[in-house]
Amino acid sequence: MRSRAAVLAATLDLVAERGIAATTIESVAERSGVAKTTIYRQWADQPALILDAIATTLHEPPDPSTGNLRDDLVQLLVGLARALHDGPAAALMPALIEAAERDPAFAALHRREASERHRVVLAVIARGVGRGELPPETDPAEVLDLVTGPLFYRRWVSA
Amino acid sequence: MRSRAAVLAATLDLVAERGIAATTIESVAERSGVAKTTIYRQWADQPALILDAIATTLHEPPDPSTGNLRDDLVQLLVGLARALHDGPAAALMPALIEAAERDPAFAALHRREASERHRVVLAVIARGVGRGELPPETDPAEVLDLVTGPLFYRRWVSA
DNA sequence: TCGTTTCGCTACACACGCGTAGCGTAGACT
DNA sequence: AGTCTACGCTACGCGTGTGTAGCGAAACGA
Repeated sequence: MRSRAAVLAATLDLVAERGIAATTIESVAERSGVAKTTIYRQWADQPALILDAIATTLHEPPDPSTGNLRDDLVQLLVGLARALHDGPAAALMPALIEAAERDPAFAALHRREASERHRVVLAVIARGVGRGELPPETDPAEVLDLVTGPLFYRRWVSA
Repeated sequence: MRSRAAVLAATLDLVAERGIAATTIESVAERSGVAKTTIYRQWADQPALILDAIATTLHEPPDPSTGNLRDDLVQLLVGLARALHDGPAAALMPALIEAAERDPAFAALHRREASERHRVVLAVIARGVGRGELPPETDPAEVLDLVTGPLFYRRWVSA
């Protein structure tokens, strides 16, 4: 298990650099300096390794809790905008979305990771509704799409 | 050149089904019923074929021109929402975005296709500004991100 | 210290896709 | 009729990745 961290790090590197399909176990072995046979001892195949690597990387954002909906959202969205350009998510996200479109295992991971990231945002919005900063009939999930969608769109479509 | 249409159709099929990387020239030959050598006679390599196939498929949406900004936008966005679920763009878009992240040729195609699709939307918004339906200092590109972003986000991230 | 686990390395058979060469044939054009 | 172009087909050599077996060495834990 000493090799685990090195392998996962190399895997993320390569996925970000070349995409999921081109991240072969052989290339991970070379990049990580870990023998190919050692990798096969810990992971069944390429998808298993990549799923593991991605799952170990994406984290939930911290809850701002400024006491004010607008400030909470600004803080969350600025953090998100930064992550979309610098963080590991920057290169991982489109690869994960693309894989999720075709492989059920990646789809499940994608949903799980997304709902984790959404938890904080939804809580922030719900608090805002509770404080009367938004109408009581507001659906937090709709607000979430409205505020985060444009950031994604600008990052990956309109430039 | 009689084979061209069959090859391009099979290519789009396979890209939508398995992704860009897995769409080999050999699989296109099998799916299309066109000999592998014939494909190599018309396209230099796999990227060239896929770029050609994608470029031949994505079209500009029609300009609604209802005379009213809100109705124009609703019509455009309903059309977009439909295209994101049924049309060929549904499976093509994430593959194209992912490829654009790494391959400059795909990035150029992505930008070109996006700006074509945006042209109509930007015109609609600019007309709205001209009619005083939006403040004169409005940036149409910002409005575009705000209205289309959530659709993309809902399609590929939240549910 | 001694045993157990983890790892590295070589070697291998296998499958797949690439890209090309060479030859033959059907259809279109004149 | 003859010519020319587009196409099909077989057969390659080559590279690369898969996944496994077998053996030895190094690091770890009690």
